[in-house]
Amino acid sequence: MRRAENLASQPSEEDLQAAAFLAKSLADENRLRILLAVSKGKKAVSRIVEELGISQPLVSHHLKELKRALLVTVERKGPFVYYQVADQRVLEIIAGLNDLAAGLLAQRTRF
Amino acid sequence: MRRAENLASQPSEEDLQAAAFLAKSLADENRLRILLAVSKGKKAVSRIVEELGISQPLVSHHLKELKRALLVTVERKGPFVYYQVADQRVLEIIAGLNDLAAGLLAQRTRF
DNA sequence: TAAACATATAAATAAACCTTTATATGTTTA
DNA sequence: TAAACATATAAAGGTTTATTTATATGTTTA
Repeated sequence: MRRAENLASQPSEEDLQAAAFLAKSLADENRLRILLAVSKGKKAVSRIVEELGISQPLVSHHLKELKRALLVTVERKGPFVYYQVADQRVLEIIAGLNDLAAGLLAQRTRF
Repeated sequence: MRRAENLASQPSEEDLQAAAFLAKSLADENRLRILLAVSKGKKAVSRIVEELGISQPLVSHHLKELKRALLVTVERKGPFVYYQVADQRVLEIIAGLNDLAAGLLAQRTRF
């Protein structure tokens, strides 16, 4: 019996539109860094800005994109706006991408 | 002890470049369909073209992209060129994207 | 209310990308 | 060798996207 974490339905050859859309959201290094930054709890925009060294308008822009993809949730508290990862599964996917990239490069350079 | 399939190193806040690059390769519905088409063994370009109903130059173009990302391997046999998925892990990632998309939408419409 | 601060939005630019149409390259067969 | 077939490449068009700079909106504090 498979464990719950591994439950992954074989995608039918259609409706890959949503998967492609999500992949597009992950297809930017800055967005990945932002996702990891807000993966362990709420974090204000200014905090992300200083931690990552990305300009404030650019962080806001990418957060808007991540929100559009439903990958982050937003919460306003006074003048601060806190963002956090909406579903932890995205972190496993990012880790998977990272591992796969390393594996592919290892195979590549092995010949 | 974690099972091998779940071995996924926590990505460090840097070097997410490779992961972003891979995500970009998955950020197109046609490429996802092509990947699934060549996931169970070698398949010639013409076969992919007729199975998916995508034009031959477009299939060739996307295959070139997938090859650049090391996601498929190529093998020539006479006039035919066979492609297949280079690493099965990409299928788990696609399945994960699919599941996550479904989950996010379910949460979304639940409120 | 004015100043200071946090965040969002807009405009503009340049680069990247998907797709189509047309053509080239390479391989087999008649 | 010419024709037919399989695949790749090139050029072109239109759209999307990442980033910067400038400014607007919204909230707190003096």
